[in-house]
Amino acid sequence: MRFNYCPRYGDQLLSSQGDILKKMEEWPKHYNPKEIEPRWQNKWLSREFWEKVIRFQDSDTRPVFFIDTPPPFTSGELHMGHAYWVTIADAMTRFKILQGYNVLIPQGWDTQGLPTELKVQYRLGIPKENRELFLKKCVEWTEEMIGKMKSAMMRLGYRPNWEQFEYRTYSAEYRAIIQRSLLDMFNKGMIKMRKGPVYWCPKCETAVAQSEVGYLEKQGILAYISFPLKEGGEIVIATTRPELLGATQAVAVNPEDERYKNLVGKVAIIPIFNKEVRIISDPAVDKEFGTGAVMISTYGDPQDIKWQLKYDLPVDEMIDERGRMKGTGFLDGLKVEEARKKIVEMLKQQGFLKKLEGLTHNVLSHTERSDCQSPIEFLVKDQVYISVLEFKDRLLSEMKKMTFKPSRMAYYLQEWINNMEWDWNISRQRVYGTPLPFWHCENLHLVPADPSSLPVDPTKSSPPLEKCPHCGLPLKPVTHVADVWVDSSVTVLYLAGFYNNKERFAKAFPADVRLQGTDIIRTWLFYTFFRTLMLAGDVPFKRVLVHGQVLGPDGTRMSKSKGNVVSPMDRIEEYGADAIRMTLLDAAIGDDFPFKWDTVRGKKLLLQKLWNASRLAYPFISKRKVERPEKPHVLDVWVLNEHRNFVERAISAYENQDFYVVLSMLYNYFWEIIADEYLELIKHRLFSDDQSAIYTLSRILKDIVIILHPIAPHITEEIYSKLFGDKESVLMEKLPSVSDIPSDQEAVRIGNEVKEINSAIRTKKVSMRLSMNSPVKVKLIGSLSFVEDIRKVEEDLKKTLKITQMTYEINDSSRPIIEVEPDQPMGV
RNA sequence: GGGCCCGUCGUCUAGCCUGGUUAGGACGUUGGCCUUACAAGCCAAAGGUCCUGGGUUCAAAUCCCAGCGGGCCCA
Repeated sequence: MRFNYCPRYGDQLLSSQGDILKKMEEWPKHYNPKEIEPRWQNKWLSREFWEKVIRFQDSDTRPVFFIDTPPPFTSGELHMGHAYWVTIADAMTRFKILQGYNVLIPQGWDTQGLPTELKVQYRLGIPKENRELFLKKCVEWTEEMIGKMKSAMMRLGYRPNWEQFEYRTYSAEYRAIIQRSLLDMFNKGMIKMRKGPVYWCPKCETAVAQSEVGYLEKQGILAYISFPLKEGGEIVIATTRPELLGATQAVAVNPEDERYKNLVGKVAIIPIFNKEVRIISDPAVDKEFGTGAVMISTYGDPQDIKWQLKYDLPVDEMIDERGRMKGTGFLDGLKVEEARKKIVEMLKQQGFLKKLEGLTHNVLSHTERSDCQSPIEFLVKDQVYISVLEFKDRLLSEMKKMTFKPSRMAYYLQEWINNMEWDWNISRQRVYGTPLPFWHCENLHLVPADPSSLPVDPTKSSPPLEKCPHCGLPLKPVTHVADVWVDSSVTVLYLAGFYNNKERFAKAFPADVRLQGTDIIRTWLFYTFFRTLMLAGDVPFKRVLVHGQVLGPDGTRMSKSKGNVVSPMDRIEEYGADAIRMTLLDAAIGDDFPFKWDTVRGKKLLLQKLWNASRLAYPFISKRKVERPEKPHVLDVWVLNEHRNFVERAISAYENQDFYVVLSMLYNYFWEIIADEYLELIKHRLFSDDQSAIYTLSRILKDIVIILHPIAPHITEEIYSKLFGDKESVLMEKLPSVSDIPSDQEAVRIGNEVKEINSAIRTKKVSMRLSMNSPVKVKLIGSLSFVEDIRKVEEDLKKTLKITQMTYEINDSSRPIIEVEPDQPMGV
C-alpha cells in the first residue's frame, strides 16, 4: 500500500524492499543509553581491552602522548567540575589513541589533608591523639571516597590507565617520591627551617601558604582611637583591629601628610596599655583611609609584617593557635571578635574612642578550603620553608617554554610569580599528611633522612646522625607534615619515572599536556612548574589547558546555598553519558558556561539522529565490503567533497582541543547535509542496490563514527559494532584519511544547486499545504549551465521530491526560478 | 587601587585575532506535514538598536577610545 505510487517496480523488488525493511527492524528504533553505556564501559575495563588499547609500554615505538590530569581531592562527590575535566581528558586520550600515540593517561587521588581529618575526627569520633588509629581511619575513609568517585568517573565513560597509572598521594610509593624530592631540594640548599610570621588558620589550627589565602569581603568595623602624645595633645588613628591595640609597636603617617608633619618623631601613648610608641612616617600609609594615621601592630595584616621588618620593630604575640587572645591580661581567652567588642567598649568608657563606623572591607581569609573561609591571623612559628623568591626571574623566563590555552592564562601565572612576597611555607600542623623527612636541632638546623630509608616518618624513626653536625645539639623530629601541594606538585616527575625509570623519562618528559582549572593556577600549576624546574631542570609540560568553570543553570557559580547545584549523575540514566559529555565539550576551553539539562536533551536528539541514520543504512551496508566504484555518482562525489572538508576540519579542531567545533560540524555537516539532504537523495539508489551510493554511505558513516568517538564513545562503539565491526572497538581503528578524495568543483556546484532546488520545492509544498509526499510538476527556469547541471541529477530529484514531470526553460537570469504545481491531488 | 575576561534573537552561544555574506547554530515559540531511518521526526516561519556613545575606514559585531553593566583574580 505504501508503495502504490511506483507501480513500475514489480513484485520481485517489492518483496526485496520488504526484506530490507524487515532487516531494519532488527535495529531498535530508540537509542537507549541506559542499556548501551554500561555494556561498553565493562568492555573498556576488561583486561583484554586494556592490553590491546590502553596499556602503556616503555619500549613501544609509537610516539608518547602524556596528559597530566588533576588528582582530585577525595571528597567522595564527583561534581560537575570533575565531570568536565574528566570528559576533556578522556576525549583527548581517545583522539590520541586513534591518531596512533602511545598515550600515558594517569589518574591520581589527592588524598591527604584537613577535610578528611575533620571527617574522621568529628563524624567518626576518632581522637587525633591516637595517631595510629586516626591515620588508619583516614586511609579507610579515603578509600571509601575514592570508590564512589571512581565509579562515577567510569559511568561517564572515562577510561584512564587505572592499571598502571592510578596513584594515591598517601601511598608508600608515592610518598617516597615526595620525600625524595624534598631531600633533593634540601641538598640544593632550598629548604630551611626558621622562625617567622606565618599565615595561620585558627579554625584549622595550622599554618597555610600564601597561595591558600585570599581576600573576602566581610563586614567589619573601623574604630577611631585617640592616642595621647607624651608631650600633650593627641593623634587619632583608625583601625579595623582594635583588639591588637596592645601589640601596637608604632604609629605611622604618610610623609606627605601636612596634618601630621610636625608629629613625626614624637612619642604617643597607647591607651589602656600605657605603652610608649614612636610616630613614624612611611609612604605606604594611605592618607585617605580613616584619619591617615595607622597603628602598626604585630601582626594585624601583611603590611604590618613589612613594617615590622623594615623598622625592626619588637613583636608581641597576642593571638594563640586557636584564635584566642593571650598576653593582654584582661582579654585573654576571648575570641578575636569578642575581644574586639570588649576593647571597643572599654575605649568608649575611658573616652579614647572618638568614632566607630561599620565598614565593608577585604579580609584575608583561608579561601583555598571552601568549607573554612575564616579570617587568617599571623603567628610567629618555627616552620619549614622552600625558597621561591630568589628564583622569580628564572621562573618568569622559563615559563615561556609552555604554551597556554587560552593564551591569556599565562598572564595569571606571570602575575602570580611577579607578586609573590613569601617563600613557601610547607609545614602543616596536621596528622594526615606526608611527614617532612627531617630532624632539627634547637638552632633550627635541618638534618635530612637517609634516601634509602624512604618513606620515613621522623617521629617514628631515629635520625641518621646522633647530633646536629653544625652545632652538636641533640636532634628532634620535625613533627609537621607537608602542605598537600608538596604532594601534588610532583605528579609529572612521578608518572614520567624521574626517580626510577630512565627509559620512560627520556620519552615521556616533559608531559605533552597539563589539564586543570583556573582556580589552581597559583597552586597546582605554579608549584608543579617550580618544583619540576628545580628538580629536573625543565618545564613539566609543553602545553597547559586551563578550562573554565561549569556554572549552574542560572549562569552563576554553583553553590549549595543558592540551590543551583547540578550533578552529572542526576539524570545520566535518562540522557546518557554521551549526551552529558557533548554538553560539557560544547564550549571553548577557558570559558565558563552554564549547565542545563535542556542542552543535554538537545545533544541526545543529535545522537538519536545519528542512531536513526545508522538504522537506515544498516540493511544496506552492514558488514558488507563494497569496492569504491569506478565512476561514482555525481551526488556521491559532491558529498565526499563535503566529507573531506568535515574530516580535515574535525581533526584539526581536535588537535587544538576545540571540541565545540567538532560538535557544531555535526549539526551543519552530519545533520543538515547528510541526514536532511544526502540520505533523502540516495534512498532510491540504496533500494536499487547502487554500488556508488552504498560505498559512499558506508564510508562517510564509518568516518563520522570514528571522528565522533572521543566525544561520544558509547553510541559510536554500538553503531560501529553493528554496522562495521571490523575491529572489536573503534579505538582499534585509525583516524580517517581523506587524501584520496579529489576536489571536484563541478560536483560541489551541482550539490549546492540540488540543495537549493530541494529547499525551494519543499517550501512551495508547505505553502500549498501539500505533504512532502505529494506528487508535483516542476518547471525550472535558469541559465543554460544551470539546466545542464540539473539534467545530470534529474532522476534523483524526481525520485526524492516526487516530481512526476520536469520541464526546463533557459533564460539569462542569474537566479533560477522554480515553478511548482501539484499533480492531481491524491486520495480525494 | 591594579589586572584580566565577558556583554550578539526569549535563553545558551558561533563569528571578533586576520574589517567586506542576508550575523550562523542549538533550545524555546508559531504554522504545516505520517515522507522507503527518525513525530524523541520532517518542512518552514517569526524573532537581533550585535550594551551605549564617539573615532578610524569606501565599509565596523569585528579595530581604537570613553562610558555603562556582569564576572573572575590580585593588592
